[in-house]
Amino acid sequence: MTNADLVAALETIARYMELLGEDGFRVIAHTRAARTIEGVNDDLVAVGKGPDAAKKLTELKGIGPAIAKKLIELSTTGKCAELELLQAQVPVGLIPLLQLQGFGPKSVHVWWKEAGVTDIASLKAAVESGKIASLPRHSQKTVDKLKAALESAAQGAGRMRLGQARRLADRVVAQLRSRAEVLHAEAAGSMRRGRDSVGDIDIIVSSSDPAATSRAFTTLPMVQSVISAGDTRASVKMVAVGGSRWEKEEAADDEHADPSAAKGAGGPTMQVDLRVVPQEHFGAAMVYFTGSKDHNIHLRQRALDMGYTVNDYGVYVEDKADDTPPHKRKGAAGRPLASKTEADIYAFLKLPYIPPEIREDRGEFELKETPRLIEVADVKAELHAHTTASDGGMSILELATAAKARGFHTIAVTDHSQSQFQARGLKPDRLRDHIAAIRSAQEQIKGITILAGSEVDILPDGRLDYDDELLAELDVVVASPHNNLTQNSVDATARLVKAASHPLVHIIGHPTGRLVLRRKGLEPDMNAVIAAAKAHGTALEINAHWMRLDLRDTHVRAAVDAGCVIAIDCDVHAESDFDNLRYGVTTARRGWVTPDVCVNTWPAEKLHGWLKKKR
DNA sequence: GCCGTTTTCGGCCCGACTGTTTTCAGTCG
Repeated sequence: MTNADLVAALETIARYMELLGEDGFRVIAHTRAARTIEGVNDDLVAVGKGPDAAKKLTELKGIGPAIAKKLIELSTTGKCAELELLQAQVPVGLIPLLQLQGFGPKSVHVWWKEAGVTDIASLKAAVESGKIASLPRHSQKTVDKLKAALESAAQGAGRMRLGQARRLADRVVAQLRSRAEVLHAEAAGSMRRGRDSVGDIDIIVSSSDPAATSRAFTTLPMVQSVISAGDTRASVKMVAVGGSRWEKEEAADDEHADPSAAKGAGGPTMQVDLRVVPQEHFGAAMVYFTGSKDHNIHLRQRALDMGYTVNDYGVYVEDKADDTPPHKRKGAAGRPLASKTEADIYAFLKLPYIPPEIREDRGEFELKETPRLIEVADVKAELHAHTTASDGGMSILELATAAKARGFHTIAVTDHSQSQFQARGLKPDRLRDHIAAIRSAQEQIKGITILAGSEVDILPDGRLDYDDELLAELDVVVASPHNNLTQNSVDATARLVKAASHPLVHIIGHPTGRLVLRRKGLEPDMNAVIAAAKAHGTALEINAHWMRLDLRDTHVRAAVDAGCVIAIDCDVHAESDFDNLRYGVTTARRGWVTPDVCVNTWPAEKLHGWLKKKR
């Protein structure tokens, strides 16, 4: 039983209640409590078993006495009577039906009660037999929509990783901006916030000819199918662009891969939504479609407390007597008090400008000024890179030249250690030769420092893959877990704490080994790992590859709050991997990282001094 | 089911779009 299990239990309760048609506010309450738990790093199962559990749990936002009781029951017994009662009433096969595009709990409820549908198979049968078409409010058009939704679900259209979504969004935005009538075009949504995976892409545009822009959008070459299309909004499915080493590997081994993708059509499909707004409302729309649900609710509530109301057109005076949407009111009442830029909106509500990445309702409303979060341009060193000596594609000199071209003052060569035989990990004598080769490369290039390092495996019991004598010869040691990534939480914690406490280790690389949407990785007590890292001056890495983004955002935030130092590294294998820095920085920003706590931003002297302290 | 410098009861973010309707329910973001 972990926090994730508590989240799953609350989500399941909420879904069952929806299907039964229970009070929507109870559904929302359970869902919000689940969101809260997702953002917590403390082990709530341990809290639930411990003293004063109810009191401690109800201190969390959105958790009251009733949900606290369920959490305690789950923590202590692993079961929840209410959940079991719900399970007895509702067929479990109905839950996946809630994911069908364009259909929700009310529809599923009708299918279940009126047509005997209990899962995907019986739904398909009911569609084929005409049973669905005979239900009230189910015309042929609705049935066609349902068939399309079933088709799409079968193809596994789901979430997409940040790096894949970003590339697609950049292309869409560039094509829209190239049109004469388009004044502004930006991607918003969870992708702009930098979530590690996204369920769709939102594009906000202001245009002098909305209808033409919307038409152009729905006929872009990447469009696979059009879901809906109007003058002010349109939704399509697009095919992602492929190409990286991870994607090729994925296409080969993913049994759920879309067959059309395997034929070279590109990557997975993704829903892309377009909104066209008048230019004077662009900022309001960006705020509205960027903030998380919780951020937007908080913002709205704050406005209401001040006597205003916020929608996607701007901030307006709240008028309870008039139920016309404020932007449609006549005269001065219909004019927004702030709407043009995002900064205008926040300033009007007496808030500093809040960077997109932290619009999650995790404390940003208490900020007195805009924090100076880390930016890509602050990064001046790469401390995790591979060469042809192990599994990289560049020589030492090629790597150093590429890093220098990026404006870096330092590049660390950190090839794999001996246990990584499949990645041509270096045996001790090969590593000693490699160190000599790095020293000699340094003599051939000026303007950048080449550090001799290693990405040393953290073995399952926490020991390292080289002995201390050899590690001491290296300028920088990145210690990373690569195998036994399914070991239990207690062992994982001991493993990482031991590595972070090692006097010769500078950085813990991709600490959990998770792969976004693919592998959970280790699930250690992260607070214990952070405490060990802090105590021994060891940096925790944010691996910038969009497949990893490990540490993840919530762990970064906990590490920063605890006073830990952070490294952001591209884990370079090919020159293009340097371009992934933006994703690492975005993840850092989500964790409220300022430049001073990130070792990669430090001037050469300070960085080299920090490394030498461990020698 | 949660929550409170206008509330311990009565609210809970809100508008657009779609399809099925003849005034609105459901879904989405």
